[in-house]
Amino acid sequence: MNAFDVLCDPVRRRMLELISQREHASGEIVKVAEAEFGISQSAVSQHLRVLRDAGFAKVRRDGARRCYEVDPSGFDDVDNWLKKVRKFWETEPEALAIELERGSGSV
Amino acid sequence: MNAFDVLCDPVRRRMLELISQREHASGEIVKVAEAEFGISQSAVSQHLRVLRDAGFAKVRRDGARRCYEVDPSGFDDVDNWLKKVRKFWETEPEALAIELERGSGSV
DNA sequence: TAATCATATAAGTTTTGGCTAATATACGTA
DNA sequence: TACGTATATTAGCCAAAACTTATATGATTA
Repeated sequence: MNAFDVLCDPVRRRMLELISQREHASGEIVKVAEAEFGISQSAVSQHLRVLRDAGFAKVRRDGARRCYEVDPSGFDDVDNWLKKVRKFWETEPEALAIELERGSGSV
Repeated sequence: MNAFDVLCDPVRRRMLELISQREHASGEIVKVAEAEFGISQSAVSQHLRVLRDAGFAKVRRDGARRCYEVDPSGFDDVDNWLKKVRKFWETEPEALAIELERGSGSV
């Protein structure tokens, strides 16, 4: 699943909000997701796996618990894409010409 | 459909890449999408509608043609959300404390 | 006006992703 | 070791969204 697909889901975005503030144990996230979205522990665990696999979250074992924190690297693809499409409308014409000259243009 | 859902789809992202460079007529986009994704004119038109409805694209009539260009406002929600989650891990602790003090924190 | 081109819309089908329920795994404790 | 707690995985179901085919709308041209 690519970076954009990951961010599509409102539950996953909420989870990222949580773990971006501080480390959260899986169980803590389950409580929030259950309260706010009415979904099960299983659903949360599956979402956490998606976040891990796509490089948006790192896990640390703490006994029986798993503590999640944000892994910024997951955002790289999103950042790069946004930067790419923005280059063409948010850059001064001359600067854009130079960018393209240097071969960093996407077309 | 919210901003993240819009960017989920690879066809729509490709379309945004195209119209971010310069205005494109619907027909031009159809040709690219057909070549790169093997989808029909109808599918493209439906994607264009999504982009319009979500504020990612503006249309201009040119006779029988419709010319599309990027509408940056569609990106606002994405930008704001990214900024929000980033605040917590990319800000100096003191600066973050001040931010929260000012009531701009998300929790 | 008829025919054609460019694009949009509608209806119906297929695919994908997210969910639940059930089960497995791993740790902690009596 | 046995049991309870915390989390992950599997299988199968369902809904949303993306697609195709067919059709409608509007502009251009003969």
